[in-house]
Amino acid sequence: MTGATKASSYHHGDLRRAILDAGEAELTERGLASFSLRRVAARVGVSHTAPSHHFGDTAGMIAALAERGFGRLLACMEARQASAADTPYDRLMGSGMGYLDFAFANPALFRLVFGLPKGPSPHSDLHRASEAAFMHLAGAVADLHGSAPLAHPCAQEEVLACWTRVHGLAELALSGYIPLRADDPNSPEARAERDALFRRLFEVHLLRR
Amino acid sequence: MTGATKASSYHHGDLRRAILDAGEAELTERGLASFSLRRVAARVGVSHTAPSHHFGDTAGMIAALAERGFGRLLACMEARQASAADTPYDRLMGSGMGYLDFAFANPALFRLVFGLPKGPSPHSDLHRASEAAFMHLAGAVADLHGSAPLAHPCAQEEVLACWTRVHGLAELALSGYIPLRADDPNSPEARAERDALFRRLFEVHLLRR
DNA sequence: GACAAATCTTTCCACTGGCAAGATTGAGGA
DNA sequence: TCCTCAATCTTGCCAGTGGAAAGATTTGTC
Repeated sequence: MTGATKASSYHHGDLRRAILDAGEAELTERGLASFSLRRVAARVGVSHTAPSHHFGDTAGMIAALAERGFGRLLACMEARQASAADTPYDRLMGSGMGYLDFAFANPALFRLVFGLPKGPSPHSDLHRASEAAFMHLAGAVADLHGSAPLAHPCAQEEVLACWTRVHGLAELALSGYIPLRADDPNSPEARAERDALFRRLFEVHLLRR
Repeated sequence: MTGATKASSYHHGDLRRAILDAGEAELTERGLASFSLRRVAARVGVSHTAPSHHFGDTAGMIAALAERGFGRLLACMEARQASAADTPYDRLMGSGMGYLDFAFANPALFRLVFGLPKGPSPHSDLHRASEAAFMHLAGAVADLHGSAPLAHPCAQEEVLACWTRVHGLAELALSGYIPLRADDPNSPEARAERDALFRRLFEVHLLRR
């Protein structure tokens, strides 16, 4: 329980956050396919229509979870970048490895985040959250060139190249199409294994003949 | 109606195929999130429990759709490869562009196909269908080296590099995170646009500094 | 202290997937 | 030809799900 706890049944105090926590936990335990608003509500101990006041409908709650997910993704990238060797390239690799950390830490949330359409409205919270993650990558690429994010020519496409590579690896690995030996995907061994694979795949350069 | 049509309500004749067709159509029209077995059955004109005899439960039907999807994916890659310029590299690019064709032709089916875990059972139809698609890519990469598929050293990882790149591009583009101008994703303009982007992104090589 | 707004509950409804039991049809054998 | 049996499909039922509507409770504001 957080600070603003209430003993009474009405006016939970921080229901929005509690529901999102519960939703994330349900997502981890049961997956997106069998996601149920009622179970989330029951988990928190409120009626099954309580979430609707905060999120509108199910789609609204999913969007809120996605926004949170983007925040977690960004945090994972920043954390891993911070502990990387102090060269621009290693920091970029660090961001990519943080991306993978996020994907493997909560696969269902990862899929939910990128399963949602970005949407046309550029002012939504989801839009801003995704933009923040993109700008993190753009910054890492810009450091390679020693310029400001997206200032260098071709920078935009280089960012997209990085993003698509790490994203494709994450997706295919989560589905089981990438051979990884380690059992527990959150173990240090598993992390080291996929980090190394990411580094190698990232650099593969097939030449025209 | 196919050849084995029956007028009587019982013993449809080719119900399995009809249900899969209807399922695919429903997927295209309403998406995976609001996929309903009952609507699929109603679309074919049978009772809502008729599919269960052919697919077991919903998961079984989803798996059957995924298997079909892998077949379509392979067909798209082969079609595009066949019409590519006659060099190994262009044929490889052609396969990638066929991959994108499939993703944009039926996004929901694409997501369904790769949303399912590959699973441990190596004898399932789904497993074999995915393996066929993988081997197509492996063949295209092997042609670059002039060797048999996966015979060349590092070939496996080169195949994975190709796969993750095209897959990441497809996923992110479907979610709207890749800027593409064309409106109709199946128009020739849209295809040309993403083909060119794919070629460029595929070749990006960020150097260590 | 009264009133309005925000928050949560109760009740109801349409829809969904799966189970069990029954109806219909086609195939193979006497 | 008729009978039996397995395969195929239907009907009826049930628990679970999301959302709408209306009501109950609490908080904030004047």
